Amino acid sequence: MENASLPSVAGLTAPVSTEEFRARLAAISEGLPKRLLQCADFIALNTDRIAVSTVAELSAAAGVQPSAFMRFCQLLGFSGFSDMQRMFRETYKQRWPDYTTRLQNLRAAGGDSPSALLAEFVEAGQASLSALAATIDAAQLDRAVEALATARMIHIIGLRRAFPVASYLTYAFEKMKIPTMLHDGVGNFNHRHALRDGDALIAITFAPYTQDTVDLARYAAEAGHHVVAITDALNSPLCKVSANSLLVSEVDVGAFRSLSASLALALALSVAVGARISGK
Amino acid sequence: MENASLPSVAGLTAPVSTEEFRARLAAISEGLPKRLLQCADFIALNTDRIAVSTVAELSAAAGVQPSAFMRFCQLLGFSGFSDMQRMFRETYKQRWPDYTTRLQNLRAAGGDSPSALLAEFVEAGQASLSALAATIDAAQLDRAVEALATARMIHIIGLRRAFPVASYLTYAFEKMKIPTMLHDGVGNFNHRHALRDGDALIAITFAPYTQDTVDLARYAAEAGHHVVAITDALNSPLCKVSANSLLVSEVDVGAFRSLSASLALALALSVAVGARISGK
DNA sequence: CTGTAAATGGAATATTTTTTCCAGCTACCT
DNA sequence: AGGTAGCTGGAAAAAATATTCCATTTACAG
Repeated sequence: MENASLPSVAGLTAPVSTEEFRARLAAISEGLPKRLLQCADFIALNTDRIAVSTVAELSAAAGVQPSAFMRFCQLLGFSGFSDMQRMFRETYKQRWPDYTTRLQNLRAAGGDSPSALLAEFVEAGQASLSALAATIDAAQLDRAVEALATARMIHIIGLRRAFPVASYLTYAFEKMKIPTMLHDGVGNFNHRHALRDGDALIAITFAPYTQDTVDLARYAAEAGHHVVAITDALNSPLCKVSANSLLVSEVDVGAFRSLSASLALALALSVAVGARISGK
Repeated sequence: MENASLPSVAGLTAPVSTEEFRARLAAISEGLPKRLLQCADFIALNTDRIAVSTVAELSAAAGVQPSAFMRFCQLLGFSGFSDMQRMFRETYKQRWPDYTTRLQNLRAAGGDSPSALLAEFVEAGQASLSALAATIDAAQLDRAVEALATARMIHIIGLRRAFPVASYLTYAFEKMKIPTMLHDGVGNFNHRHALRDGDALIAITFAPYTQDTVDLARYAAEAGHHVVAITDALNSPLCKVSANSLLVSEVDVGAFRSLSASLALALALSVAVGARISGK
């Protein structure tokens, strides 16, 4: 039985996915009374807790009474809190079919069996990606895209551990027919003079930083080229050279570090540049 | 108040982390009566559901009575189901600080803004890693490690989109001082004759498959070398050539595909080989 | 100011969920 | 075969949780 007597502001059907939920939340968030606004703000920042908390916990955390929280749920189109929670529990179960479990099984295979190692690296990769999403500086990213999209040609350097990232960027730009040059060090030629007016450079290096990469970045910056740095910390030498740095730190497993986050960033960067160029 | 009257088989303290939980589960799983064994088996495969389900749901899914499930919880050292659930809810809250939310915020920035794209790729990477963990064939992985660890030298080929994976494998082996040769196609030299008795080959290619990679893999297989294939589907030409294939499929965003899972696999493979060589 | 409608807090009630308890059953030992 | 210890199912009691209701407060228009 829908609560027909309530003048439900936001429509009658309840969201059935987290996307719909967020849309609804955004839609009703304007002009809400104080307590309901508190609920909305709190939930916007803690959506994920709904599945595993009680109204009492959530309302306390949001600083309102349970009854206020209740009204909030109804405003969103649910019949009540339980209804809303049901939706989140369902989507949780679907998203984690049995992945967590499977990971644990792999790991259970033992200390450094290949499967256990794989489980470690998968988890590290997940964590790195999460961290990337949580820490990326959107403004820096926008600037990088803008600069690269307007560059005459894009030069890329990344050696040793950063080389896979550099080569992947090169591949992605090539596929989008964007003029690109990878400074890969083959034959130990020095290609710095290939940097012409209007060109930009993407320089990639992680600790322990590669001297050649830093050198080229410094040279390019001093010659007035825009340098986009992809590196791992604010005290990286690249940050001193370039004003446009994208920071990405990978979670390591023992002495080893994957590149999941760096590659996700690289791909996003290249696709954004491609879209920016062809889009307008 | 702990239930002092019950002869708790597994000790008196409740697990406080999922690791401890799993250890405890494994420890008590032998010689359990029928119903409790059903519980154990079901939970081993569905650990993640505990946080978002009721005893009724779980016990029904496991095919036992709620009371049986209750006894099972106590056997694990918890005072009851709620106690156990509490632990899982806590760890859930800690693991997802606000990452989901943050991702949604990035995406909310709009259609193909750089931030939104990044969010897409982060999610795709996460999904790919999950899928890898869920589908990897542990036996094939073990065989690959064994073969590579006993090889005289490891040859690696991966071109175009697979090149970052190939170069990362090369880097990892180099760091562990394992004799390796990357067939990178520089200068279009043909290095197939560098394959000597006792050598092994890692061949990597994803659809659309690269002819040169398939060719080298076929040549190596016919010459009696062990060929480890890293590819994306059972109908890949590499699977016809090599009996030792590791399948990894990446989730794509539009026309673009990241390499998170492939790199995690590559890294696990190389570290496992390194451990296997130096460990014994 | 005053009246009215909306918003709020808190406690009472309803519902769901967990936990206990015990009678009957099963399997095993002697 | 009989006895016993432990296992099992189900239902009843207890606890936790959600939901409703209404008296009071607040905001605002006239």
